[in-house]
Amino acid sequence: MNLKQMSAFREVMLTGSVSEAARNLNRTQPSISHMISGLEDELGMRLFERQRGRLHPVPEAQYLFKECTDVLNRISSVSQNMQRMKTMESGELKIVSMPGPATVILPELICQHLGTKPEVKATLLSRSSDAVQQLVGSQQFDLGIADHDPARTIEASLVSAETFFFDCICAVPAEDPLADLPVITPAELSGKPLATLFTEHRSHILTRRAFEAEGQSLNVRFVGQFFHPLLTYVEQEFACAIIDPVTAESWLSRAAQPNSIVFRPFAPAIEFGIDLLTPAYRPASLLAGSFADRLIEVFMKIGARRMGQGSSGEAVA
Amino acid sequence: MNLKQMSAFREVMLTGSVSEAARNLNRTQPSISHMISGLEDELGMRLFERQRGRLHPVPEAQYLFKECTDVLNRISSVSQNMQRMKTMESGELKIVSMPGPATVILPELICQHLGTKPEVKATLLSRSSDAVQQLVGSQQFDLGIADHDPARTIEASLVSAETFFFDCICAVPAEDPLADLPVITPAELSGKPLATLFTEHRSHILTRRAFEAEGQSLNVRFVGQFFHPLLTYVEQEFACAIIDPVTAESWLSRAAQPNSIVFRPFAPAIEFGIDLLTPAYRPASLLAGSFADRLIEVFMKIGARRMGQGSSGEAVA
DNA sequence: TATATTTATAGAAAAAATTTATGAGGTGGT
DNA sequence: ACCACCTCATAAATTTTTTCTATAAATATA
Repeated sequence: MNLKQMSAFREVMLTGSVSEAARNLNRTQPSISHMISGLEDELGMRLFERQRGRLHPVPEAQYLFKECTDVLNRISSVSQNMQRMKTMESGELKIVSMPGPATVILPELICQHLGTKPEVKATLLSRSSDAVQQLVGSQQFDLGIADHDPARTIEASLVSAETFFFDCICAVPAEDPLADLPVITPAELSGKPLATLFTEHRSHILTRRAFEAEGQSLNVRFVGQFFHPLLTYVEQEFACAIIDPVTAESWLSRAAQPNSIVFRPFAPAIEFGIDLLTPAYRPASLLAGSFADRLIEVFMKIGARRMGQGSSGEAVA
Repeated sequence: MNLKQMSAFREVMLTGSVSEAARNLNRTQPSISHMISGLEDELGMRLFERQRGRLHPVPEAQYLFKECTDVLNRISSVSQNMQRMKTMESGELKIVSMPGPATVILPELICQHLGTKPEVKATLLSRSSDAVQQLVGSQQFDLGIADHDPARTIEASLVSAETFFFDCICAVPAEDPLADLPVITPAELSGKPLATLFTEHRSHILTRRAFEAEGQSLNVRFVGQFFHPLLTYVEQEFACAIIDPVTAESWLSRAAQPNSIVFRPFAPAIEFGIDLLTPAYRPASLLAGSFADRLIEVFMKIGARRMGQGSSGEAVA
């Protein structure tokens, strides 16, 4: 049994005539006739009684007709669905991220990306960077976003990573005199209250190291788990903060009073890396691929330096 | 899309290799390779990423795989069913029934029916009511007899059902004073030992409800799986029983001492339904059709109320 | 009866599937 | 580094399947 036979058979059942079926299917009558007799031979039974030049379906043909109809409909809907997946009008986008980007910037990007595609579903999970790698490695997610930590070894056999390096920038209250400086250094911040991440975080360590290298005093007044909340302390003029530019960008685009904080370059450079993880050996879905492109575009606009790593450099390209 | 492409694709997904798929399908590797690329061209998208000489399915391929698997399975079962339907024609009467009627009444009727046709074979299987529907639906049997259970949904696409409703009757020992009454009610049976089916059975539930409604005490002394054995308790004067009239009829026609039990109407009516199932789309063979007629005749004689249901009312007519 | 219909069949032509032969690329062992 | 042995893709030749043309037989219709 093949689809040609099945659709010929269906058409004959619908029209009650080989000739009519042939016209509807843009074939010649002998072609359809041949299909039907081929099907009959294959099944080893008559599907139609030939009476006075006409075809009359036997009872068993009714059963076959229903099945053929179902199968053919199913296949045509599969084709349609594949087309929609191709144009990304359908499908699923599964992302797992560390908590920072998961709160604002990723939901925002996902909304932009899915804008006019009601059929597309999106999943965004917020997990620790270690868990992100684990989940992407288990092939359950299309894309993972994690803190880059040189201490963490990428399981290259399971995920591909591409790292984007940023230089952290300094957030100061707009009213603060520091806001007038083009670049901010430990000397300017010496003794001033700062808001930073917890002491184990790489950005905290690098900040402390920078202050120590220049012999300046580091006054950590506020400690948080993510960058974003630190900006509230800055906004309220309680502290300055050295944060990553991705968070700064999302704050600028979202805050009620974007003018209340100014962002200035910080020297020496405090490098902050974000890993984009994709499942190894499992090509990105079209949807995930173009989403990664969009995310990378945002990163590059903010001034990221790109650096492939893991099993394959162009995995997220 | 055609079936060759689909089964090639399925095999590649299953084996993860074009070469292996080719071996399994008894084709050469280039043949499968060609099928896959043809499918990709047709859909206008890659189904596999070619990395290091291997194929890695894109996520969209997973969807296609599931659909292909379903469709191919469906088609192969259609072929099988057509083969079965073919052999079911003519010379064989295939019946599957719930255990009750299968023990006495059906064999009896089959004997009557085949009386003068030595070349006709008969199969009678005894299965649970659920299994009966399944087997008739798979087009392997001409006729199914099952308990009617309003909770069970008839797969109208696969079987047609006609239901016959009976009012249960009360079996009492001939020597029992109750035997003189024209109608028996819960009041008369209050506290008297009864033999019934297991507590989950619809007839048991309805009996219990009738007793409760009249505030009479129900004393179930014997429990069985089928109606017929219950009559032994009645015959031995250990209990009364509320049973279906079909079983009563077959007992009357078969028992060594039919006078040892008398059957009386029971009030309030306890309804008991039997489904006659026939394969949909396959009108019964002459043999099966006339057998069903004979069975229906017996049912009507016993006082059945007929009620069509399922996909086509006159399916068993 | 003459004229459309219908379906079936034979043979030629076209299309599709399959095979053989081959090449390019990757893996693993020595 | 080299070799044997994998992988998949491609091209050309071959086989199989499908479709077409032409035609015949049967039936319905005017």
